[in-house]
Amino acid sequence: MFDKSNELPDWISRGLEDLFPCDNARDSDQNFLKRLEISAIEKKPLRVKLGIDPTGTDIHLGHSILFRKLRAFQDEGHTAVLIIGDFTARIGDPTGKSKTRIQLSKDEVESNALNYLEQLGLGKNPNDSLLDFSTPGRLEIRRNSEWLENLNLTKVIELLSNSTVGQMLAKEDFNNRYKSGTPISLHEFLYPLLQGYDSVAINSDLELGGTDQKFNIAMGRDLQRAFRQKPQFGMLLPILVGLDGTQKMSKSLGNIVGINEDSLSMYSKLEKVPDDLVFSYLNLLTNENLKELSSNPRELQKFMALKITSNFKGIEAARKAQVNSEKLVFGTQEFLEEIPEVSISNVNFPAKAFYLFSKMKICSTSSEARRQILGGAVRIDGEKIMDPNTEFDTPDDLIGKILQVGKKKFVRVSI
RNA sequence: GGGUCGGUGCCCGAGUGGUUAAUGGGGGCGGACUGUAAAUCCGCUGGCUACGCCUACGUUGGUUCAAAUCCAACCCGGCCCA
Repeated sequence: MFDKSNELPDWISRGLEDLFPCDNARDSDQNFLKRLEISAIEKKPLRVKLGIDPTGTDIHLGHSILFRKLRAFQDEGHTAVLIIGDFTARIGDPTGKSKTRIQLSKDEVESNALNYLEQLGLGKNPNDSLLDFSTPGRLEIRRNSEWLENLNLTKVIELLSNSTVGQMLAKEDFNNRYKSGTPISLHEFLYPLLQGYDSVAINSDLELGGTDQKFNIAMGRDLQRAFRQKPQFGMLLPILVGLDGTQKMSKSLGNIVGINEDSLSMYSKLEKVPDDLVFSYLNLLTNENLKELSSNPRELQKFMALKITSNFKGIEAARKAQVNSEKLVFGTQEFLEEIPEVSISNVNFPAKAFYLFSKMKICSTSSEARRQILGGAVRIDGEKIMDPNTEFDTPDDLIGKILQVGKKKFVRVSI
């Protein structure tokens, strides 16, 4: 964790991994506190940049760390400048090579972006959302196509001349890929430069990012200097470890908690996070006092799950989720009101069990349903069925009953 | 552009004419166990109203009774050389 934080206020230092540059000099290019001070004196809020990539559409807890920090700045009166990387998204991130590179159309990017903003709280009361969309002067939303689309080659070459191949190859992920013989497309070298140029375009004072963004943020600083701007500061926040306890939280790794998930699934995922993650989740995703925590690991997990869930869903929903989750764990499913209802109307009768479970969308495929049944995971109203070919002649015997797969998936049959 | 090696299921990686839906590992999912989990043990891991049918080993064609395995062209990548 950041070790020079003793002088920084808590709302800044909490969860901070790095703040750079960090000199004792009383120079507002080198010392962030000094920059803050000047901003206060001149009554000019800082412009705090955060870039988002409108490719994936689900915001998860990992992203939320950055938004929480951004929000903290908003609440202190500064201006959040949210940059939607619509231009870069349209070109397509080539990182996952052998896969067909996804080229997003303008429309797709726009709808992703809108979806993103809604998740962040567009149109919602600031108290119920990640960002404050409504207080005047606290948020600026920009699309980088605004300035990148019309960059001409002259300008591009000028940008390129600010960096060297050596610098690029020194960057950790490029370096790893280079060494391991994984392809690096030339235009990938352009990414850090374009991102850096975003900082110039919006005249950023501070950029937030995950620790993997250090290079790109530093590039912004260099470019700003080249364009005679006051260089921005970089504030790095940790990459959240995912539910598996080892890898970073990311959708492709399937270890995420999405902020759009319902409270029960959010809570139940969180309450079984590996023990040694619990503290960092509390640190990064809540404002709880970390000095007064229970020493019982199970209690701590539940506490953390409750707090985080209530951050997103409200305390009431979180409490309910906790109660329901306990019932799940102990196998008592009397919380009938909570079970989602699924209509049986598109099932043709007579229906065999495996067909029923796939048609009701509890299992993703009929083969999957078959396997689950054979594996002893399937119950109807608490009664285990073992034969995938069990036949139901009419929907009447099923309506109102509870179909269960495994310990977590329940569905109540409706007409 | 030339040489060379290679592209296999979610990932890694065997297989080089025929019980091959394709060994093994990872991951995932289920079951047992437990403080939920982890660890451990066991099972499953292409699709389909299914004891059968369909689709799969970069792409497209070809040779064969038969191909992921042989041939050709093409596409994509690594390395070496220019």
